[in-house]
Amino acid sequence: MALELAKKQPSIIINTDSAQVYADLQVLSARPTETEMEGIAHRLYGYIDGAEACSAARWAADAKVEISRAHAEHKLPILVGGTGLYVRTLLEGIAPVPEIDPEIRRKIRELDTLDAYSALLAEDEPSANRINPRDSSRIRRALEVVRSTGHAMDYWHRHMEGGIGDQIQLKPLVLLPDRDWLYQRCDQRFAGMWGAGAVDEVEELLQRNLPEDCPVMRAIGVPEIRQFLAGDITRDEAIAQAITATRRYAKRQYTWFRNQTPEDWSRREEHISSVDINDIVRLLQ
RNA sequence: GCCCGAGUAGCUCAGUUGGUAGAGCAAGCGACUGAAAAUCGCUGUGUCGGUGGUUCGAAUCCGCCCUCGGGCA
Repeated sequence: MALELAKKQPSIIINTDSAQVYADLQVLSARPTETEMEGIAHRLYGYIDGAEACSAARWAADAKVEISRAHAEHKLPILVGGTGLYVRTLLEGIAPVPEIDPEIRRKIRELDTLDAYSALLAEDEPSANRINPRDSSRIRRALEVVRSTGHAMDYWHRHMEGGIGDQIQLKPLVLLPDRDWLYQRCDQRFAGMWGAGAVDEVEELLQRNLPEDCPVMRAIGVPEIRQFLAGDITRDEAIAQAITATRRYAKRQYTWFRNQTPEDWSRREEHISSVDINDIVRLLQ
C-alpha cells in the first residue's frame, strides 16, 4: 500500500520495523527485495549488522535524519512498520538516559531474573514495585540504568527529549484488519519464508556465533529454525511454532496500536488489500 | 461377526468410594519509556459421543446405538 501511495507522488519509504533494520534478516523479517521496491527509495532497511543491537532511540535518531532529507528533497516521507515503541519514540521522544556501560550490562544480563529483581529492590525500590518480579526485560533495564548512571528510572523519566511530533504534520493510519484473515496471512507468510531460504539464512546467522542477547537471535523464526537444525524438533514442529509466534506477535500489535495510540489517529479495519488508495491520498490532503 | 480399548474445552489429556468438571498448550483481553518480532499480567473456554434406565442426584453404574483404534476369526 505504501508503494501504491509512493507512486502517486514523490516519496521516500522509511522502515519502522525493529527486525527489518538488520542486514542478516532478509527473508525472516520479510524485508522487501530490490525488485519489490520497484525503484522507489527505501530507507533504514537492512542497514544494521546483526552483531549490533538497534534501539528505539537509535532508530528514532536515524529516522529523523531521513525525514529531514526527504523534506529537503520535497518528497513525502512514508513511515511503514509495526514497531509501536519506535513510532512513539520518534514522535514523543524518550528519557535522556546516557549510554549504559557495556560491562555493567553484560553482568546484569548474566543474572537470573529473581536475583536481578532482588538487586533492583535494594537499588531502586520504586521501579521494583512498579515492575512485575518476572518481567526479566524491564527488571534488567531498570537495574542497568541505576547502576550505570547512578540515578533511578524515575529521575530520567521526568522528561522526554527529542520527539518531533509537534514539528511535523503527521497523517497517521492504523491498520486493524480482520483477525482470521490476518492469521491466515501469517501462516502463509511463514510457510513461504521456509521455501524462500529462511533455513539457509539461519544457518549463516548461526555461523557468526553472535551473543545470545542480540535482537537478531530472537526474531521470530530464528529460535524455531535453530532448534530444527539442532535436531530437537521436526520441520513441521518448527513451522507450527513459528506460525504461532507470528500470530501472537500480530495480536500484541493489535493491542499496542489499539490502545497506545491517540484516539484521533485514523483506523481502518478492512483488509489491507481492499483499502482504497485514493482514500489514503485524500487523508493526506 | 466376536473380543478389548478409547470417545470430556480448539488440541493433548486428568477426573478419587456417584454430589452436573480442571490442567497444559492454543485462544481472548490487557500492560508497555533506549533488546519491543522483546518482556510480562489477567481470563474463560464444555449438550462430558447419543439415547433409554437405576438414583434425591450420573462424566462416573446398567442396556442399546454411533464413531475411531487394536486384536481374533
